[in-house]
Amino acid sequence: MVTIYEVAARAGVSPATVSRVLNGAKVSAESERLVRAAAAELDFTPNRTARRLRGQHSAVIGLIIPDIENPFFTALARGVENRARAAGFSVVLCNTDEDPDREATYIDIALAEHMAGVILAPADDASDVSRLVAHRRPVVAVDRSLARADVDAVTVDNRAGGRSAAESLFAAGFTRVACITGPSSVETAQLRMAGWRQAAARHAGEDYLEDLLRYADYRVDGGRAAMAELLALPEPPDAAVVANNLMAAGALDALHDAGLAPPGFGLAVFGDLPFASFGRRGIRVVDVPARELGEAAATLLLERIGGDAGPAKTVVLRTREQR
Amino acid sequence: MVTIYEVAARAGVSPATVSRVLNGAKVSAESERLVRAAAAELDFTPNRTARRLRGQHSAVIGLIIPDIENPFFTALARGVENRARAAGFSVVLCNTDEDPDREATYIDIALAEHMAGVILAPADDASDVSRLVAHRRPVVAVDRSLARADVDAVTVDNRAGGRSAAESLFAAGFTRVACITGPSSVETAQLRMAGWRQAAARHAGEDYLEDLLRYADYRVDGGRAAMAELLALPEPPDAAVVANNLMAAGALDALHDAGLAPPGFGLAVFGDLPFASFGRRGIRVVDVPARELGEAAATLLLERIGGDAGPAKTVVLRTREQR
DNA sequence: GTCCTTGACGAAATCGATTTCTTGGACTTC
DNA sequence: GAAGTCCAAGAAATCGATTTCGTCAAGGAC
Repeated sequence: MVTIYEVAARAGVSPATVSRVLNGAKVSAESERLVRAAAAELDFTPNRTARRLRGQHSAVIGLIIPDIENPFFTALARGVENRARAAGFSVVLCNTDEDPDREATYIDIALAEHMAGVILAPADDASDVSRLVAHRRPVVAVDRSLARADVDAVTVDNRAGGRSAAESLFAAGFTRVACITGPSSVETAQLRMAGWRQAAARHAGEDYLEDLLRYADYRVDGGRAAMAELLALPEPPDAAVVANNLMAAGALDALHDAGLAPPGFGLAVFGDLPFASFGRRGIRVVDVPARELGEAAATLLLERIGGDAGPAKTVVLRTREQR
Repeated sequence: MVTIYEVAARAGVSPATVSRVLNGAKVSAESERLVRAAAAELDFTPNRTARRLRGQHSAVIGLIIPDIENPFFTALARGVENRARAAGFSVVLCNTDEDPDREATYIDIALAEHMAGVILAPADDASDVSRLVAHRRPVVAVDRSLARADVDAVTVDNRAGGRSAAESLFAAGFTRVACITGPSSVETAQLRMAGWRQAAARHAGEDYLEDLLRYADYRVDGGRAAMAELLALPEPPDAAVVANNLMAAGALDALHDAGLAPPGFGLAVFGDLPFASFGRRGIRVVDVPARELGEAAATLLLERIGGDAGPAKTVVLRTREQR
């Protein structure tokens, strides 16, 4: 690697002057010319490691997500990256596989790498960001919020989304609207279910609620199994709210096996089914604005990195129902 | 941040001794005890930036991909990450959006960040890795190979995959098998098409080939448009080989609009349609082993990082046809 | 002509961990 | 008891960029 000293030697100036040229401080036109020529000839790229060590700041933000193969999180990552890039930051994407240990490891790495900040889609409510907070490293929780109150968060209005999904199915004439939600330990799963419960209680009374509620795991197989169970009931549902995209893919599978499909069987889903546009007809999609979520989180984080020390905020984005 | 000096002061030893304890060099049991106690009390984490500057090595590998929202690349990323993690490396994921400028920027960053190596899924054949090679930084091309011969690559046997996809459609009794492939500037698109062409020429003669071949852009809309065009022909195809998953989603859409669907219309696709299991019935999938591709690339890269200086190799994985 | 300001720029300190060199004490060996 | 060996551990150099501080010269004011 070419260093600043070699450039300085070649240009016949001191390393300090080279640094000044690189960072836009005042130098004579002649020095600048010499330095730029030398740098170009030697193909010099400043060593970011040295720069970071000296400057204590890193221009890297960490994005920790539970599942890189879930399109929701990749869309979110896209949003974060767009904003970060525009501000001159790079993004390090870390995939935890919903494993709290891996999450903890990545948080430690973020700390030790002196990343400028971290955006975390928590694996579960108990995610421990105390070390980041203790070291004053900016953190933003996204999608799910954290138990502690002193951390910024960006979420969507899951309860309202769940409610409107269920409402629209009732409005379309369905009478037994089931719910397949995520793990009970996960906030979004609880809230989406709560929205459904509210609408269902209003339209159909409290009595059938427990029968038609299933907790699954936010994955394809879980959705398939839950739907199969529901269809095997003595009084099966005629519609369902499904709390994420992966489970919906599984649920559609199970419906298909039973000779059913939307729009005959009502289906409302949280989040888009990206590569299934052909099979999506007749499905009501609650649009979770993943990319916007990422953008909002990045914006918030960049403000904090910029020095904003105001009290923690939570930004809640609205869901929107498509078709 | 707590530094090694503070730990040393607290333990009553020199920083050198603290470093020795951390890195497993010889120290007396007593010193070790003191240092560990001090480090624990102060919640000390060694500064990776300083460590990297001194050691010149980074334990970070860069993974540059053209589209983070394509499940093929996320699966590949998963494979890379698994291997890298097992070897103690972290992975920085960079998304270029198929833009050669962004790719070049990320390559520069990889260089300046002193990453241990780079795995690149090239945006196109002209991707310029010369700076990496010039600086002896290990590079592995994945999915698509590069024009230059001195860079390791991991690819799949695209031609064989294309051929067997087409063969299996002919074997199933289809007679007019079309092909929707990617941009003509992209190697994989050319090879997959070439495989189809070979099979088609054998089964149906050369004459209809040009009619039934469409170049698109490897994206959903391109696939939809290409299929719509094919269906509007005076003599439309009764089956098609589609060169990637995204275009297949679009093609299925177009088929649906025309009242067609597999298995009545034969469809063979390169790569899985991850969230469309329900709609995938009757489709022949050429399984592109994305995760294995990532694992192989990471393995190769780690060998190079480990010092393997043998001549460049290309690893070709076989595709497999599912159902 | 002298004093003061201004500005460019070099020397050297700095960031935090690693590593080489050196030192000094304990232990052998004859 | 003197000389030699071994080893733990401290002092200081090192990685490469940034930044403070100080110097020197040119230009302006009176």
